[in-house]
Amino acid sequence: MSSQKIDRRVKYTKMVLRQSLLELMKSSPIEKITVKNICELADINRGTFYSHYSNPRALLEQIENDLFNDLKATLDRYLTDADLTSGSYEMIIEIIKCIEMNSDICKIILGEHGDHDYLKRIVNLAYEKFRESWIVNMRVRDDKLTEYFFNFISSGSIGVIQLWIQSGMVDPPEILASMIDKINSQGLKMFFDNKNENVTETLLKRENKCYNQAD
Amino acid sequence: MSSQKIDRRVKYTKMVLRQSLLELMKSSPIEKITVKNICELADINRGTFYSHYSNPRALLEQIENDLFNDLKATLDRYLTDADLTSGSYEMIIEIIKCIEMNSDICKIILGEHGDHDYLKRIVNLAYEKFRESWIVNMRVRDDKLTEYFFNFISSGSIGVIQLWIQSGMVDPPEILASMIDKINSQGLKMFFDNKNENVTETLLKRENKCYNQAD
DNA sequence: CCTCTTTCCGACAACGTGTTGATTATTGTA
DNA sequence: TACAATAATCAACACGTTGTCGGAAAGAGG
Repeated sequence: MSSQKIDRRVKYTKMVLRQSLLELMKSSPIEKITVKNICELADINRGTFYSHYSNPRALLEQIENDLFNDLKATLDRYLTDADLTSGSYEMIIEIIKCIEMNSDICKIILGEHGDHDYLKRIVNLAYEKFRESWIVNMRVRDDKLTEYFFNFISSGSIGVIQLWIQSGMVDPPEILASMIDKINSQGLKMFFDNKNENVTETLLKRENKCYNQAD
Repeated sequence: MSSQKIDRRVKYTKMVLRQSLLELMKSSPIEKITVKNICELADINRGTFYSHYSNPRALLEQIENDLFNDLKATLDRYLTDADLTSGSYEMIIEIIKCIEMNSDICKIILGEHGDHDYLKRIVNLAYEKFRESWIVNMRVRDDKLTEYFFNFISSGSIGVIQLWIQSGMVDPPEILASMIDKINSQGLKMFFDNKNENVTETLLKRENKCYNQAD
């Protein structure tokens, strides 16, 4: 209803501004891109830019949020409880396929000059669900060690996905997914069996020591 | 010999400029820090800045390189072949202790507004040695899967160390080291035993497919 | 004490920013 | 088709940062 009444001129302006920013981001980071740069490439008056966005970063955030919502919607369709308790395999595949489908934008946004924390946002979107599910269903402890462990897994996954993107997205997603999934499940076994109590105890002792220290 | 003849004035100027930049980086990223900002805080004439550095980034790189060389020197003292074949535990401890010793600078450089790739440089410095050692001594394959695996491990380690820094460097380094080390060794077993031939084969098949594709 | 070096100071043109008001062009609709 | 509303254009503005001068002042080191 309401979204149909958008003026064609506005639609066009926003479109070329987006395209131009993405084009510029292929060769330089967002910090070095000026409003003037974007407008010259888009052949849009500089004043017109300011009537839509306050600065280049705001424009980028618009693009990122739109893509993020797309990915989120697709993920939500696949993230059932069954998948969560069985393993991360399906989900990793799904995330990677989402990225593959939007490869033109993703190569830029998640690439060399892209936002370093953006992929983190996407992957953590998934891992937060995982974490909750595991803590409830598998009676995993919700302590500092667990936090470190989840951080390791998600950071590792992000790194691998980034490498995959940087090498042109040609390798099959199954390879990444199977590797991440194996480290996931192996890691879980490794960290939350009864042989590791001592590690947590050491952690707690050190913490108490810190609290008790003077100054 | 030659390094002793540095003018006291130069020494002072560089020192206050460094301190000022680091102070400013506590509250804002390097991109938003101007030469004027630094010089006003340092109470140094703006022109004088340009006679030492070309821009704020160049000053930051100086600071980073100096610290990097310190860390590298310390690491080299501990990185013997014995350590490399036995495991990553000692080395992780050593890296973390290095960071702890320079915590004032590291908290800023490796922290929220710091260089995201800098910690990567440090950790990879170590992992490259590891990789070589493993490939030679343990007859690990040097293929794409291995590259992905090493990337997972180093990214994961970086993530954990970052979390440790962000939460104030209070947790004992042993916790991190033991976790990273376990995932390391478990992961190695998992990936390079004879049960995983099929994964590599799949990867190779896909690659050939890509090369053969017409476009 | 004297010379050499560094820093300071004021000035400069160049550039991007964000905003303004007046003008022109395009749109959706009556 | 004609009209009113809306959007884009254009020129101009004050402002702040940049990088670079040449000359004056201050400090270093021998």
